[in-house]
Amino acid sequence: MNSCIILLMGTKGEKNRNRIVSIADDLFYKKGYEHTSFTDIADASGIARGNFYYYFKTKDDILCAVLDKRREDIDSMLVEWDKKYPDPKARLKNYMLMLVKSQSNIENFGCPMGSLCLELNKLRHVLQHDANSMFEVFRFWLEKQFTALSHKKDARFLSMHIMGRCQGISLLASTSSDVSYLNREVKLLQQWVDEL
Amino acid sequence: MNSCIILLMGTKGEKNRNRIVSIADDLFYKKGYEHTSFTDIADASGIARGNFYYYFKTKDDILCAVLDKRREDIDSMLVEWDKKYPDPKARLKNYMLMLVKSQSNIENFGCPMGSLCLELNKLRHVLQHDANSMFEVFRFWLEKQFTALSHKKDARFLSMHIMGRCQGISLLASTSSDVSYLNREVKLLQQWVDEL
DNA sequence: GTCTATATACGGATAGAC
DNA sequence: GTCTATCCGTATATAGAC
Repeated sequence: MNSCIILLMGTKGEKNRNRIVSIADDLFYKKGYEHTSFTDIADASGIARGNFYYYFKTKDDILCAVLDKRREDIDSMLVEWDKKYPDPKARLKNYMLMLVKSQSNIENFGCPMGSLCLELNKLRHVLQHDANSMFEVFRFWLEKQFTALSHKKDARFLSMHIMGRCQGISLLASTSSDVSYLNREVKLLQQWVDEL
Repeated sequence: MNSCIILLMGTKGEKNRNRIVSIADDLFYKKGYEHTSFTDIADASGIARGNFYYYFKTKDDILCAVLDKRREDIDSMLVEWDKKYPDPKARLKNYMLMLVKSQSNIENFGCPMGSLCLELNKLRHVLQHDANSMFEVFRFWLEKQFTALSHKKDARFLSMHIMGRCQGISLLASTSSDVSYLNREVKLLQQWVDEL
């Protein structure tokens, strides 16, 4: 069933369903997918353990819903950005600014996207490619910006380069106690955009 | 007990102990720490499950031994490099070449160091800082090279920058199906070293 | 739709014979 | 040092009353 349809229904059941997905999303990020149990989600949401199976057949189904939600969230965020920043360079800089805005989460748990993908890839999880496709959503959008900046030929590599840089910053920030590192790297990246 | 002493003993027991650590090291990398069970290590090593507790009191003890081993392995690898490459730039380039040499593992499982640290950080594991200290081993060595290249003032940031770049490349390579990306990024990094 | 009780499997860990 | 049998906790998942 499509999530758009679900949102339109607005029944109490779907409100609970959305609540489970939101809480699971957060816990999968902060504790990891495997380490998050139904009990954890139940405790955090106030919904009884056994009740989950009314909404989801398996834990993987919850993950699937979380991944759908994440892709939708990214999509609507990018639409927002397009409205707010008409300039491609400003858009790119805003992409990097995410790191600064969510600095404390990143230092504690890494990047929500990168860390989940890495975990699912190691588990050889059925949904690993679903998770990896979150990166594609960003990549398509980034490619548009680079193309607008007359870098059409290199748009794909430049997009991956930026995403890679941000992933590296996230990971190193989460393993290091150096508080200045992340900000300094983001400044470097923004400068890189200016010089494009 | 110090691992050096253990190696000197050379009894059958210590041979088995080292075997457990090696197999666990590999499995922690490829499956993740939490997802690796005693049964997995038993199957891969041919040593009976219940036998592990003769060598290690807990699973965390195995992890501790794995982390010790990894730090020692890194250490001796860096000593090797210092012997083999007298030029600091050549050393730095060799650091990046690791990505190319272990490309297929990286594409499947990410960086052994980064992915384990990320997992343990999310678990809020007692040994998370032990794991993170693997990065320090590399950082100290990198700082020496940058200092030798007259970048003493920026040695720390440059070292973290390089490690971050490599982490980002590893992560993106593991989530993407783009085969050329990793090699292109490494070339870019090597060029960056040349221009230092 | 919600809740309790429970089935089933597997995880780490222990005891004790050999 | 090695192996088997087993404990105990917790995980996902199910059945069924309400």
